[in-house]
Amino acid sequence: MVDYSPLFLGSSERRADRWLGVSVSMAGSGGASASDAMPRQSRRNGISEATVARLPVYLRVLTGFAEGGIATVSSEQLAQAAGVGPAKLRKDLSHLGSYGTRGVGYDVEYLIYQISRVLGLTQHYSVVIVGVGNLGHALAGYAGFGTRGFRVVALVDADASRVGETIAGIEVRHTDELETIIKEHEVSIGVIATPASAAQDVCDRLVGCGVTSVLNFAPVVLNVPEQVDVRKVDLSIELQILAFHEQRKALVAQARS
Amino acid sequence: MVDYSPLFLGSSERRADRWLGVSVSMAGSGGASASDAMPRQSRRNGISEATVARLPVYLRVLTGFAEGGIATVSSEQLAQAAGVGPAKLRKDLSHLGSYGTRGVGYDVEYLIYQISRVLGLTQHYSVVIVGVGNLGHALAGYAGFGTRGFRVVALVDADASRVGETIAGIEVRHTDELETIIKEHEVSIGVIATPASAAQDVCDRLVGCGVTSVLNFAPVVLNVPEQVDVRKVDLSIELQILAFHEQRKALVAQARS
DNA sequence: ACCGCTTTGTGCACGTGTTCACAAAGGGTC
DNA sequence: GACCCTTTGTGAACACGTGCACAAAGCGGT
Repeated sequence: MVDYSPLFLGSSERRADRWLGVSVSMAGSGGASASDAMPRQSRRNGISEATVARLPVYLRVLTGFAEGGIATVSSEQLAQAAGVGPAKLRKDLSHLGSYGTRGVGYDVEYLIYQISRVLGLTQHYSVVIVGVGNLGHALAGYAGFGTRGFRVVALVDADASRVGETIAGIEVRHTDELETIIKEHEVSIGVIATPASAAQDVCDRLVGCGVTSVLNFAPVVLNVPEQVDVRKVDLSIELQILAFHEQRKALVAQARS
Repeated sequence: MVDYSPLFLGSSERRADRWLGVSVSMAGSGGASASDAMPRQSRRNGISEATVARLPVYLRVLTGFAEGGIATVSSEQLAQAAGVGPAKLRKDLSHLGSYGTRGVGYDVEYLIYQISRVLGLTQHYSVVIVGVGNLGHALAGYAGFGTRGFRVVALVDADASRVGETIAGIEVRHTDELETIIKEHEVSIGVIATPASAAQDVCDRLVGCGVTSVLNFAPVVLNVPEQVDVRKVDLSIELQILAFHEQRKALVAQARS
């Protein structure tokens, strides 16, 4: 039910001349792959994982500014709004080129365009969601999918009684059709919202069909080949991390008394 | 599921010896004293954030092993199952004490207990979920809440038409009652599953009532005082990170041809 | 009691990410 | 154009997390 209204720029492609091919290359990402990434950083000018993780935040904040009619921001303002330090922000942005005017700041629309480019949001990605439980339901209705180049082409579930149902305008199809759907729509991103017991199996099938990016909501460590990126979203892990800090704060408070 | 009660599960008597004989190994950080009551250990917790983020994973894997009747694991096995390197795992575990037997490995039950204790899961946490949309619905039904010391004491929504409804055995109450509920149940963790526009406001109210840990699902950067911990789960950020890597892989493939 | 095998715990080196501080660069003004 | 003011971009120091390699420690067999 998260209402997200992120309107994808639509800014013109002017000044595209300043876009030089950024040769991106990085070692494996923070997925839960069995083999931890190691040595090779074949070409330099790779944008670090930490930076990539922050770019979407900057993008969102910038979008808000653009909607508010703000044309220019300084690193100070942008950093403040994004919740990071100004120096870090400038260094992050510097990794994707020298877009910005000294003494002035950054042009909002232009920066939106550049970040979108670097993140690959100027392209289109087909997404399939596997598992139509409460969570799958919520994900299907999530506005974030519809925007910025992501399109949910299918919902898939193993429960035959759910097949045919329509959720958020998308028809539910049976798991057996997974392979067909992926090939048909050239799905590149798979979202796993199944019970833990089914996750690895589903993941294997996705990977077997050529899906190279997986977003995993199931509480398991997925085993995938090297070239596949897995990102996991795990509620109970987040809770446990909060619990740790909660305890730490309680102990400190206790010690003070 | 996991019984992390501070009781001895005595399959072997030697464990009790070690339990009491826990030696202080880390510089300055006295591991817990023999009593599990966690006394005045005002000593700084030398556990790094990165390690804390991995402990829940280890805990989950260990739980699986315990259910499978496995009594002992080596760092090799555990690391494999958790998707990390063996050295990293050993270093992580070493930060919470020297629990493990050279030449043998770690006692599964005992390690479960220790990790649970360090994470603060031996205590009880009351949780309130704000926002009963699709996502709030899914969260309420999420089994991860029910286990390991987390209890959802209330669902809250601004929409009066939803009030009174019962979801996953929990009654939905109106946002106006938020302050009452928090005080009444001593809520320490707040989950924000509202639209982005309401998130900061809800957060302020939570913090105002003394909540010091927030799990935020709304796509906004929350502004909170120093002592409050916020963790955010953001679907569209995850997608955009995947998009980046997807593009990277496409570029590499293209360059190869 | 000794020996050899296995596995932990950790010092050290390395790579990555963050912060600081400042020179270079642009715009505005006269 | 010369001057001043603002803000970027970045080198260099620093902090932190990771991986390697090995000595210390336990166990079982003889």
